[in-house]
Amino acid sequence: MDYVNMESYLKAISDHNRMLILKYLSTDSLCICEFTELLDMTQPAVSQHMRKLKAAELVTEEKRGRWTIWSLNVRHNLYPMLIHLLSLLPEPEVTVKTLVAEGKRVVCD
Amino acid sequence: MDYVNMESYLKAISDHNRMLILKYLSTDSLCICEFTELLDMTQPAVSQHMRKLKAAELVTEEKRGRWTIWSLNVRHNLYPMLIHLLSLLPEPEVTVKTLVAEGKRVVCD
DNA sequence: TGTATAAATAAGCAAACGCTTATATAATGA
DNA sequence: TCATTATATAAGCGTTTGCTTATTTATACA
Repeated sequence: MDYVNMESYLKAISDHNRMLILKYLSTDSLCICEFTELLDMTQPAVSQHMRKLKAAELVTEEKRGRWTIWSLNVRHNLYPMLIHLLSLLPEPEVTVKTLVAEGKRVVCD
Repeated sequence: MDYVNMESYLKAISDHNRMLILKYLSTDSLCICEFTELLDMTQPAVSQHMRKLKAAELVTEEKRGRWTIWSLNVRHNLYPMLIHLLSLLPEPEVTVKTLVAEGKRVVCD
């Protein structure tokens, strides 16, 4: 890995909202509309964060009906380090369980 | 470590010139004027990078006569991870050995 | 069909970034 | 004391970032 690649990778994770997104993705696969609830953020803002994470190959996406399901890219070289970093961060107050309790968890099959 | 701290830390290392600085520091303690040679960068530019690294507690400084000697902060929680990251990066073309060969290595005692 | 929902994209804007040049501060040594 | 050297700081400038609102694209379903 060269300096430019490393810079792109680190820049992609150097944002507290994107770290939150990655923290959520470390336990669940989620879609944009769920993140807007979890992060209390507008849909375009979330969408643009996902685009950055995708560009750095940190996440993968899968179309499912009208939803796009996002997951961590477990194949990335730095995936183990990322998991370690995320483990140092506290659990967010709003959790996926909150979504389920509010009936906002997306179920697509 | 909370999300804000982690963001500051990662932002501090998310720059290819600062990664180069850290790479150099992983094997030698150096002063600003040596970095201007190693990175082919102006003195204020280097000085401002060191200020950012210091603010994130990645480096420590020690005054020695008219020089300020900079070192990696080996006491930082994420120091082992930093060393691992730096180990993934290639050795720079211009090395401290080059400085020595050109008689530009600073010796202060 | 037509309407609702999910997501992407575009344009605009304030703030932060990385650099520049100019200047200030501080220590050295003739 | 005065010139030199090392570093820090200040102001300015073009680019990037993270958001906003508005719009577009695409899928689902009554």
